Amino acid sequence: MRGATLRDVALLAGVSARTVSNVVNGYAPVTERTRLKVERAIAELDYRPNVLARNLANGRSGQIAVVVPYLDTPYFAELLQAIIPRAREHGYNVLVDQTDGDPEHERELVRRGARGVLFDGMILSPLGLAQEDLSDCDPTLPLVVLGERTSDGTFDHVGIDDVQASREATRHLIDLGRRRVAAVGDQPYPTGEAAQLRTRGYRLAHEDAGLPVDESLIVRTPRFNRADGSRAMTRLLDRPDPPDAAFCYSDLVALGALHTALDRGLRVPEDIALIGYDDIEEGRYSNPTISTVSPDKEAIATTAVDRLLRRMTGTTPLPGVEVRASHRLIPRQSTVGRPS
Amino acid sequence: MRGATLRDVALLAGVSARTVSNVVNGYAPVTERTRLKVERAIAELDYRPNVLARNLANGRSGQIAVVVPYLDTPYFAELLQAIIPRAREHGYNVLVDQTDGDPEHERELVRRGARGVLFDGMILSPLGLAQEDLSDCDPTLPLVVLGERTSDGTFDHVGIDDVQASREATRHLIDLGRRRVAAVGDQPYPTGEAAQLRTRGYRLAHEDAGLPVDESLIVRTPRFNRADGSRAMTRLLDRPDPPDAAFCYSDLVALGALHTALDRGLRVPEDIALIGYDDIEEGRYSNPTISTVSPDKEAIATTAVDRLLRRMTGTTPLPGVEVRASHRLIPRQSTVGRPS
DNA sequence: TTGAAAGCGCTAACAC
DNA sequence: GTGTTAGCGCTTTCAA
Repeated sequence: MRGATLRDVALLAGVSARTVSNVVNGYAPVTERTRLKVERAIAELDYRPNVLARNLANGRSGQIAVVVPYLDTPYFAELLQAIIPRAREHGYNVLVDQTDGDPEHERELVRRGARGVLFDGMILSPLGLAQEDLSDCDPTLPLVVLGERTSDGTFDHVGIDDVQASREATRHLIDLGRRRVAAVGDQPYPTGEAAQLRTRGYRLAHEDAGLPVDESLIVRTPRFNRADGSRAMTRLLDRPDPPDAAFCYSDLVALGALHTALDRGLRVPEDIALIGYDDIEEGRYSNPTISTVSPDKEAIATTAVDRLLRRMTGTTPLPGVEVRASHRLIPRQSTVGRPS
Repeated sequence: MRGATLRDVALLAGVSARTVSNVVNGYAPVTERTRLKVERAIAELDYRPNVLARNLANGRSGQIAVVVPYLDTPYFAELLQAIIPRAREHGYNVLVDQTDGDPEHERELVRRGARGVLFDGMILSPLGLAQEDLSDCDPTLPLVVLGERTSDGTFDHVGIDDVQASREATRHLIDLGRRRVAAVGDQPYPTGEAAQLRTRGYRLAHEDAGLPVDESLIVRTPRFNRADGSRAMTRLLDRPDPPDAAFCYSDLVALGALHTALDRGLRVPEDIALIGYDDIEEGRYSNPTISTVSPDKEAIATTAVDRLLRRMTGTTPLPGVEVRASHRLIPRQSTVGRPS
């Protein structure tokens, strides 16, 4: 038995479909009496509007897609956690897609656009996407990109000031007297824009302090996860002249590095100080706790959803804007040590 | 400019809508020549089928909802990470919903059913849902519930054998010579079914070993997160007779407990051994690493999706089945110590 | 304030 | 193998 339709309700209530629709959507004013009749019929038939039909008639799905590289990366999970309620507040459901860092998958999503898929707009946190890939995306797709990027002005960007944040993080280590500060996470290729911004901040901090940069202390990682951090730290510690501090491009990298450093019998921060990036909860419970750059995730989520809504509802195409959310440095045990 | 429609393509190609539809969906056999004509028209008009319309005509959305309490809980994130590719393989998109542990939200989802929403089936990992809540859910909603539960036979359950797994975890601690083993995470109320199964396993392990259970060592936590684990450990350590081991009902609880234990200057596992549950990646990188019960997440994801598909496509209502995925105990440093 | 009816764009039963 | 056409269930313009 299929569910009751609008028509069934109308018949039972002795009114037209139009009226039922009005009652359901609270649109046009309806007589109190009529409303009651209709509501009774709805209750009796256990009527629930068919969203599929409504979508077709409206030409919109009421869904937004949030696309992240990996769902099990805490930073993205925490971000999603913040985005979903914001979207729901505005009556949107969230379709979560993970690309597994597959550039092709990302590319296809932006190229295909919203037409042909089940969402009205998209918030994308790109990983393997170079700037140029974003340029040839369907311009009719309302799109907000997370993370700082050099924009081409067709869509919005929301992120923090990566260069400045990285500069502060590195400076924090230098201020503590460290002189051999490693940078862990560089990605000197087209899809590694975010990483490159952090490397730039790292360099600037050295300039600020009048210190030379030991290029060999800038190490690459293919991704920003624990295993990468662990491997990078192993390589660094195997050197004859290991670093006395490391600015890691994500908290996961820092946690992987921490794991390996402790495993090697080093003391953190005495022998090597570590600072991460993202402020995921895990870093507040590790031993030692991880110093980090904390982006304002709530602000990022709120802004991203707001911008997207504006793009979806707006009739005229908006110019792309760059929004910078705030961030702050949070020193914890991995740099300043434990209170004694 | 709205996108081209099927009709536009048909007109341009000089065929009927029916034929275009056939070409697009690869249904009925189409002459090579006709296909080419149609494909050319499609390319020229940059035609993309309108999913909304297709959904209405088909009566299905091609989406399944996966509902978890918290997205930023690593266990759920990892599970989702496994579920999404499985769903996609079968042509389904995944709509992720987080309930924030709000029982009302969960209840409404199951009661409302698939009619009136944008998904064809649902995989639910309930938190604040008592057994009875599931009983009065819309029977037309294809539903698979994650986590072990006493089923009422109307839908499928996929989980591991919690009692047995907990028994093994506790036994592991007892085998190591611990005699004051705490259980951290009990929830002795209707919505705490999962927790209660673990407590049962904990008791059984004591019975097996002929040991008495010190009821005061069974401590409750409202949720299974780091903060709860930390608080619980604080309480346990404040006792005059603290435990020498703890079976934690999740890895997060164990990690929170670990944090506090180390903070207090205890040695783990020498002074207190800890074992968790879920085998999240974080536990493989903590210091010390966390022993745990590892559920076969891939199997859970695959089974859940398979069962759901069967329910969605099947015409006759299937009886609910209980599926037990496998699990194994993984001893790590938090119980057996570091290799010296 | 309410009714009648024309779509929204696609699918598929039914003819040819 | 291809065309015709009637829905899918809701929204909404236009009249009344």
